[in-house]
Amino acid sequence: MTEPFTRVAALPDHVGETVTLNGWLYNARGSKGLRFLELRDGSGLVQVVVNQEAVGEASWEAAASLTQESAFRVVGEVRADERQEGGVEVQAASVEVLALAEPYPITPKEHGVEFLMDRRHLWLRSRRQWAAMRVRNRIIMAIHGYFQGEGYVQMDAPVLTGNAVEGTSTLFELDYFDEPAYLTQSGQLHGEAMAMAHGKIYTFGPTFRAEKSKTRRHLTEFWMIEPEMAFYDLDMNMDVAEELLAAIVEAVTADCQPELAILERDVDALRASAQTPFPRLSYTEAVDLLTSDATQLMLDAEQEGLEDERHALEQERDQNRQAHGQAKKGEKRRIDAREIEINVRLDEIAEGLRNVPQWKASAAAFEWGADFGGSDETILTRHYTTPIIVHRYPAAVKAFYMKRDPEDDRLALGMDVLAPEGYGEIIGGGERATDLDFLRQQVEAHGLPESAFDWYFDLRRYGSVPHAGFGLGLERTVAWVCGLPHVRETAPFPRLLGRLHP
RNA sequence: UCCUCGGUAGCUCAGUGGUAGAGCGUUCGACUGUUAAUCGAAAUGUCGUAGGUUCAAAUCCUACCCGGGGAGCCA
Repeated sequence: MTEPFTRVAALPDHVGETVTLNGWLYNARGSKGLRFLELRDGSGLVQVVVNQEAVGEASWEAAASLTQESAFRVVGEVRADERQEGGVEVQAASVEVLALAEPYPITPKEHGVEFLMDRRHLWLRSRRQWAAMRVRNRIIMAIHGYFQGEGYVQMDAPVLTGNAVEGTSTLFELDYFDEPAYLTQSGQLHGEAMAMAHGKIYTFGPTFRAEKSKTRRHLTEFWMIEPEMAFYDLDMNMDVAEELLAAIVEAVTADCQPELAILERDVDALRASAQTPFPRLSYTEAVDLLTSDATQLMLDAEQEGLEDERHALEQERDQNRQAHGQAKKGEKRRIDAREIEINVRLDEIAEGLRNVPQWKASAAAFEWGADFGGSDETILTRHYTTPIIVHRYPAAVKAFYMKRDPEDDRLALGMDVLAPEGYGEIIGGGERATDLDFLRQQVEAHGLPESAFDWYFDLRRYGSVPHAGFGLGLERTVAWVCGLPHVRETAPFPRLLGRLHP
């Protein structure tokens, strides 16, 4: 529709024209007779220049009265200006206050995690959070674009279920008219039913895990994309996962340059991630790599690097502290800010130095048959620059519905995609078991109630065919693409252990 | 559940037994091109809570509360 005002993002197309802008004050600077207002309207940021001599008394006082996050309207001329980030600024003809804001808690300075999470509803307005949500949006569109282009049908799995797919300890249970029900952990079983109706489908919806995990990779509520394809085997499944991730990275690097710049994402490293094919290691090969001399050498090098960095930082901090006494005010401020930076990094290094020896020991002692821990996955990915695919895990560590490897009965035809740069598992999936008797045995062996799976067994009774699929964790993918250290910044209102508000 | 780090001004943090500190933010003042503007001045504290040791505790000890990171589990 046609709007009666202009969006900041569209300003480069209106140079020389007079426009009306509606927005909020992101920050302000000024001197006598001249004020610079940073206007934020959701589509971007632009600097509005208010010259006392060029506007009326009312506009000048309106501009002077604006507090951070006050809503205001500006009418002014768009001018090209090389000094500005978007290449334009607006010379105000009039400024009108729409709503003065009370003192705003989130200043353009640094804040702690708890403080910001308690104000997530306001934090969303900040630049980095804004950029991350824009990238999330682009990723979502890229996922739909890929699947729709390949002929998949998007279908929704139920959120409320009676089935526990992978154990009951991590389910949110609720009362469904006097019957126990659960929030879904995965749409996969229903996805298989839908694939038998439509051939290729994907679900895109929320999933819930009541895991008491407090780590940078876990949410209790997260969005999962689960394609399921009839007549696909494990190799075809891996092809889909690889193409999907490459399409996501391609879309974001093509369309989200400004957002990635705000996030200070290393775009070259991200582009390298899109290079297909991704290395594919069997579980057995991955175990060999994990227990190899190459892994030990890599970790030794990492430890030395951390120790060198710690030494250099400690020297710098001592020198800064000596200089602090005679420093001028501005210099003191710089030294204080640097001290905080150094302390944060030293804490990270200390944690790394505690971790690396444990990682070394656990990697060297790893025995075939166990599942990979978080550190093992990190070590595997550090050997590569792109995501890697690990396939054919021991059946004992995988879900009951996985098909066995016909060449080795100990193995399941499962696969995980591990993202580079320490982001870890973003995809898990595999080829599904097709044989009814085998599935019955598996349900019993896993101690699951057979009655709850009767409808699922129907899929094997009525035209069972080879099929495969996987689940992609949206928030982990966003974290990786944005280079964010924690999944809590990848969802508008993340739900974590101990975090239900706002 | 376990391990580990932390809680000091509105915010981010220094301060490790001897008078409670800095920067930012806020308020006031200066400044016509600033980019987290700059410069000057002012106000701002239950040092997480409760006990204990001591002439003296933000600092040492104990318990508890809250938060960060990690293990297990997983996307």
